[in-house]
Amino acid sequence: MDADRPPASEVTDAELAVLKALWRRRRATIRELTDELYPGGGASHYATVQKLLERLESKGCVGRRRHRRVNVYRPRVDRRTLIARRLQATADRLCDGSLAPLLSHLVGAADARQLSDRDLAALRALVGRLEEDGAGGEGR
Amino acid sequence: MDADRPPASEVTDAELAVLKALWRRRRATIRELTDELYPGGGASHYATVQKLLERLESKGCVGRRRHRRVNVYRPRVDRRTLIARRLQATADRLCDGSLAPLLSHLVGAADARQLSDRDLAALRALVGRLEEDGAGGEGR
DNA sequence: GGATCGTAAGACAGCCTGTCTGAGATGTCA
DNA sequence: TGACATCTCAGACAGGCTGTCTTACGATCC
Repeated sequence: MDADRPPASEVTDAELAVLKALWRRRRATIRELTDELYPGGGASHYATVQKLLERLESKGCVGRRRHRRVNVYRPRVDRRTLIARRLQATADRLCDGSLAPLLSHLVGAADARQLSDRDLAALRALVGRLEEDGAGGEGR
Repeated sequence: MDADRPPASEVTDAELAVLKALWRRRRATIRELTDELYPGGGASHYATVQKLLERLESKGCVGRRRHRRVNVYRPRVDRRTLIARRLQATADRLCDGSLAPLLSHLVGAADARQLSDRDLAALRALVGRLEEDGAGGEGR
């Protein structure tokens, strides 16, 4: 019983640009996206966006609904989901599926002050939660 | 004298298999790698490994030295470097370059006990350090 | 009825990836 | 010396992916 998660072959750069625009607006037509991504673009740019959306749809990243004869697209995955997929893919490729080495590296990067103050605050909050869990039972 | 780090276009699957074999042995000839990766493989597999090594070299991932007329290859990047590159690439694509969201996700995945005790300890230590530093200001 | 806008299907070139071929240099051994 | 094996180097090649673009067609509106 897999929650049909097609291995989601990576989202490409151009596709990602469309998806990001869709994240900003929560829904949009091809026309709206074309106007945003290719200001002053013509029919061919329109078709490009159309094709990218078609591929995003086949990857399960966007959905569409007809509204007055026009397709209205909306995202079906959010940024965090894409991050999670990519991190897991990285772990699978490089660490036999374990996420720990990735975390280990990021902790090192934090040392090198690659994190903003805001990032650090978020991290402190997360670790605070983690410490509570750690102190509590480890039943689950 | 630019530390010309070519953005290191991603290492592909087949290339990674060669690189992993090179990580295990610390150096190896094409012949040795071919025997390991394509047991009983013929001349064409030999050439495949050779081509993959050539591309890895152009990506700065392996180096070679002639030893008695034969090229001996050795890795020039380790697993952690590749992890770092990939995490940064993910951050660039999805998080405007910030590593924090990645860390955030991993910490979330962490209390699913994917982390070793050592990782947790490192994380706590990091936070401890951050709390100390946090009070004082830093250069940037 | 014609202009305008949207959909749908697919053609296309360029790149990447993995595989493979061939030519040439060098070393070994009978 | 000459046959043979082994290695290097250069490059061909097909298949897939990516981004772009063309065309055909249907609906809508004045």
